[in-house]
Amino acid sequence: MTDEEKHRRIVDAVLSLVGKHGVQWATTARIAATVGVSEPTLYRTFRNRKEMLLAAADKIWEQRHTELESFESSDAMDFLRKICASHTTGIRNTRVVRFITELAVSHPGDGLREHIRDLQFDNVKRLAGVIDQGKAEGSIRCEVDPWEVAWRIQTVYWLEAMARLHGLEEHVLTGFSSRRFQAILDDIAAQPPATRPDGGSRPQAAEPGRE
Amino acid sequence: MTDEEKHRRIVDAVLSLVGKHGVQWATTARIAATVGVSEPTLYRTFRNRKEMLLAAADKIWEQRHTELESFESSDAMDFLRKICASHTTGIRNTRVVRFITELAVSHPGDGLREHIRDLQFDNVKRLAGVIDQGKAEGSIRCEVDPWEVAWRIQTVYWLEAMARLHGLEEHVLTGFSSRRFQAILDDIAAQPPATRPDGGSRPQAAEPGRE
Amino acid sequence: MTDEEKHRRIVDAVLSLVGKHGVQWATTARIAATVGVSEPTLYRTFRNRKEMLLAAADKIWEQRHTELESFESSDAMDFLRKICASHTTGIRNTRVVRFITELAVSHPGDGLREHIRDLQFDNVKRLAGVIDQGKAEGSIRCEVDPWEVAWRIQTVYWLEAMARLHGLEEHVLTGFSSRRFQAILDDIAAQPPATRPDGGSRPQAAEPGRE
Amino acid sequence: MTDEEKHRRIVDAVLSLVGKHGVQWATTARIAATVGVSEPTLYRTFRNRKEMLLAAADKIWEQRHTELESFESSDAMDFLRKICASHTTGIRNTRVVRFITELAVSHPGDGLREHIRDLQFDNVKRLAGVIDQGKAEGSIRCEVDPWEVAWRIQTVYWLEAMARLHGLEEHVLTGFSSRRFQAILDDIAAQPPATRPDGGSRPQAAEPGRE
DNA sequence: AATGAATGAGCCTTCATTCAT
DNA sequence: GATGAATGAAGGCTCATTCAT
Repeated sequence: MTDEEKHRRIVDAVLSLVGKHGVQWATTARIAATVGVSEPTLYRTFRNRKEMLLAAADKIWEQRHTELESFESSDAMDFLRKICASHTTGIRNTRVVRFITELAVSHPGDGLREHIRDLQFDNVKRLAGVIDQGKAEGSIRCEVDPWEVAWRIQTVYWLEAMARLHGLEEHVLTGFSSRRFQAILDDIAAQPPATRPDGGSRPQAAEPGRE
Repeated sequence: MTDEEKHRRIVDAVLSLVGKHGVQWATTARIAATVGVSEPTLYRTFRNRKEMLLAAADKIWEQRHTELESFESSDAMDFLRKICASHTTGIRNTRVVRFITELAVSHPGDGLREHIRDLQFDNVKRLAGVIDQGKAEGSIRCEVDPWEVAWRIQTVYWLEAMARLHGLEEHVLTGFSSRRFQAILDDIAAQPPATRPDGGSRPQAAEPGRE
Repeated sequence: MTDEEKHRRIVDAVLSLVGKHGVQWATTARIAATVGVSEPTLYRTFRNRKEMLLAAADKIWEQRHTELESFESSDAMDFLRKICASHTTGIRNTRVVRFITELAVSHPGDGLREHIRDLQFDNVKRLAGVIDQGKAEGSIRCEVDPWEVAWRIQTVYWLEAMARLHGLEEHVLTGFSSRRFQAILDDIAAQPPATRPDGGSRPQAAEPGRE
Repeated sequence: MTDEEKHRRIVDAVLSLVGKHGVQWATTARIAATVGVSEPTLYRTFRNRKEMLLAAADKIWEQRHTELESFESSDAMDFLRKICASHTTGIRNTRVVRFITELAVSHPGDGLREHIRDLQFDNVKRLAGVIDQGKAEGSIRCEVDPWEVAWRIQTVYWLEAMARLHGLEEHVLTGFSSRRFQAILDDIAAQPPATRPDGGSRPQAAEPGRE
């Protein structure tokens, strides 16, 4: 078994355990048991538990990037629409959210928190770049502030994260978060829909978040 | 010392410790030391550590309710504006956010997670009630969906929570979250600002989140 | 059982274990087993293993001081003679030597080494004080350098320590170390023995160190 | 690569590691890494870690012998003077001392301790032989007891060992140990210095060990 | 002959919880 | 009613050694 394979199996074990019961649940003993090796064996691939957690964090982040980069789009606006279309399924399980959040919650100073923050910020930066590109292309309105919009998109991700985390999926993820995303797209699109005198979520309000 | 008093002192100790270094930091030994009693004494008031954490979560929530109820407002819209004005300072420290989030993250099945979820949902429900009331009063546009808006407001809270949690305050909390809140108010107010043909955050974009 | 009693029993266990197989042998598990308690119980009396080792070091040092202070002597020279008379039995077992030495050997930076060094230096300082006093009293020759002699005495202790440590007792401790001590006394005594044209160990050479 | 070569490289690695941070630092993993082979390979040359340590101890001892034998001397007294002249720089670093001492301290019954003892005793025996030879040559006084003096010399080595080990170099090694060695030479030389009515270290006392 | 891979045993330490007093 | 005392279980991690290849 190659080194990468070992790396992968450990990271998967970590993600599986964290997904089940949180970061605290991912003890070295359990990781080893999940992988099917003894504890010391883990330390042949990773220097310590923190490295395993960081590697797991990186993995889910990479998966996200891979997914985004798989979108073939004609222009930036099209790209964002595809993100919108996929995003609800993007954070498919609670695993990712809890993982990111727990790491962020972990005692500051361990470096874990800072690592996660950087990943998040990079994501927003990338989104801002896409929007800038859209403005250059003309698919996005020129007076739009790229960072403002990028953070709005990030906010939708966080919204979904928190909803899943708290077990509020049925209230938030069945339509609401998609409508939020759509509202952002409407705000920035170069050709706004003809008949939308006021923005917001009203047009979809026929399907309320609850009841 | 009455039972309530004991309860209160333990809960305060928990909140203080969690505020310092997270839920993990609030060990029974430290709680006891903070209160100034022996560890076994804690178990006279609470069945186990989980109960102490739950009680602390409840206390935080009650404080929030008390704060909201202290706002004297002429109508629902006014009430929401006051929330808006206060909210940035409301979650002034990371304590509340981290506490709620860490609890949500903890082992599901313990009941902690479900408890937190119920608290969050109650909050949204209450907001929806306020909006309904605003519609009845005429301060809020009649076609607004109360639940949709309530969730939007909750989203701003989560936005702030995540920002603080991840250490992204400078990017998110310096203007951005306020603008998000204001956009909601603009969307639902019965007397929309005269010149706003399209919604969203664009008018404030002169003060970008970054740069 | 009082706190002091617990302290004492743990320290005794440490000394016993170190005496048997060295500092490395004195693991927390074995200390606990020797005392007859569980491992965590040790941590109610000491903060960590290092503290236990330090306490043990202090104890043997105190025992030494107590022994020395028990000597009732007419003057400084008499005091030194009593030390000489008792010193062979003073370091009665290998325990003390090995303990001191192993601690000194332990990785520097732990503080253990420095602690031991200070104890050793204090001992020499005390001896130098005694010699100074002897000079004032007139029982010790006035041109003697107190520190030089103090270190010579300390050297005899170290000699015995090393002999025991290396299992060379039969060669060193049966007469040799006593003669060394006596030579020091002869060198510093105010009334040198009448017929000793040259110092050193020669007069006792009839009883060789070996054979 | 020949077997001897492998042996040598492993021993060198052990000595290097022990010199850095003590015997404990010389783990099999680190030895292998230092040599540049895998851990199991070590076990082709040595049965276990203990054997490696023993071999390293032997090497140190041989180096010392080689050094001593390199002294070209006209007679035994001259030889001892050269030892005296070189000894302060001889044990220049703590490596040898700590190594020997740590081994002596290690679990008795493993054979390590006995091995070290034999090495030490051989050293004294050799010194006694030198003195015997000196007596035959006439460079050393005939009434001198060879073993007594040999142990005195060994004592100076131990003195230096302990001083370095405890971090007391400044007090002991700056003059004091040299004066001790010189005193021995004075005591045994066939032509004692004209004006020395009483032996000992007094004449040098003008340069005290401290102050 | 060399090693990649693996691990049993052990290390020091922490924590929530119990129980006799 | 309060607590001093104690601990089982578990935590992350290291090490000397073995074995199939």
